[in-house]
Amino acid sequence: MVTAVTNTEPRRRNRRGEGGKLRDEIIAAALALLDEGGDERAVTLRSVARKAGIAAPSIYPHFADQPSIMLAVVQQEMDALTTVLREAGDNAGPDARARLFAVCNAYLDFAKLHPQRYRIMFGGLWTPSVDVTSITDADLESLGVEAFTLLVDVLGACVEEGIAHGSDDLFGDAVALWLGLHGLAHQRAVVRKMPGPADVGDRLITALAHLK
Amino acid sequence: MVTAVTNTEPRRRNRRGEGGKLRDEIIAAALALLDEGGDERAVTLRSVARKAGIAAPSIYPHFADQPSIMLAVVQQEMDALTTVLREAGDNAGPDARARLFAVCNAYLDFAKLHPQRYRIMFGGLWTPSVDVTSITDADLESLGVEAFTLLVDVLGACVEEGIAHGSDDLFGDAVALWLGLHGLAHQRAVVRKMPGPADVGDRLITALAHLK
DNA sequence: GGACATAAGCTAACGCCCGTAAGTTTAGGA
DNA sequence: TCCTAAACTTACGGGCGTTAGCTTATGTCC
Repeated sequence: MVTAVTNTEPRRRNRRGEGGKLRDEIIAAALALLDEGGDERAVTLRSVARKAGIAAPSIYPHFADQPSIMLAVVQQEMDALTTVLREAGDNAGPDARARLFAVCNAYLDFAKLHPQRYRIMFGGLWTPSVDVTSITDADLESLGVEAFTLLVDVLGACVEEGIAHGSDDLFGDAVALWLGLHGLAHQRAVVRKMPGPADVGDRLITALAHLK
Repeated sequence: MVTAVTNTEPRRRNRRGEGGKLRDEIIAAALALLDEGGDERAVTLRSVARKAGIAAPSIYPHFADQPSIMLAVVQQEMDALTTVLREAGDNAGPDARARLFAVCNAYLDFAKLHPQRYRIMFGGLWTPSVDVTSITDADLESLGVEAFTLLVDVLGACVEEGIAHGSDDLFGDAVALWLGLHGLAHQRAVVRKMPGPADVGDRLITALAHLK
């Protein structure tokens, strides 16, 4: 267990007007703890403060409570995921089928590369209960929409090009596709080793996108 | 928050030779806490003891530590799930397609009915880390196999009857099907309300089982 | 039917980490 | 110089897991 970072140099105080920088450092510290510890329970208010090299109460000017830190981490990583997916789609060229696979595989790769992050993003554990006033329902509902929209788009392109058997409900089809991806991504993020064939991802995509 | 059960009647001690009964009561208490609290973090060694109406140290003769309690709960619920799936299949009659849908929907219903239980069964959070000596890898790997075998069987029956396009890899197909079910089940167990069409479950089953 | 061995469970206590409140220090900039 | 943003120190109360040792009821055997 490597908890003691203990910067010998205590930490340079931010300049006036740059106090907000600490906010990002706190998020980064929480993310680092998550990646190392492999468990969201390792991310406590105090452990984050230790990791960031600050005193625990110094967090309060930036975050109302620990769940708020988690929300910030999740929001940041959702944006990162969106960027990854967008870039994967853009780099895949014009072919709709290739773009679909690129986006879906980028999604799966993200989960494989950052299992702990994926778990807090979609595992639904960091919301302690209904009674956390610092986090609104709107915060939660708006979380994945941008990334999901990307998926809807690439799937829609496949339908339009006649590559995929689209039903009349593109949104529903995209939900089903995402659920399949999520099932695999989540399971990989949870267990040490997934049984099953190596190409199970491609199988899911092919089946759920109704590719011809 | 209703934590105080506080049996006014403190609790009748078990008769000689029936000390093992407490083990089941502890599991039941943990399960109750899980269902009520909606969060596995509510299931601590002490809270379980309170719920069961015993002193905290009285757990130790029955369980090595808190993760062991969780493992027992998960094992019990896996058995319960297996039973549910088996009964659903048996009650569905001889038609292979009907049996497949019955088993799959029973799976989804279980998750919908007991979201918290589903989360600890498949959410992978209750294993604190690699260093829990009281739980072996064999414990973890053997967990879902029986229920999964049921799924393999009903899917295989569909292939044999020519209802489904089976590949040469039945196991792999079953894994893919389960991953889709799991994605939906897990998501339902995590978020308050799932967007998407109501029949998304049937869509997943139809697509992933390659039904004709 | 009373002694007594022992299974079943309890009380007390230790040390740890947690979240958070109150008041204080320090350094950047006008 | 001195204001004040930025961050610190100290401290409180509480929950946790776990250890050590004690109590009490139950079934047995004389």
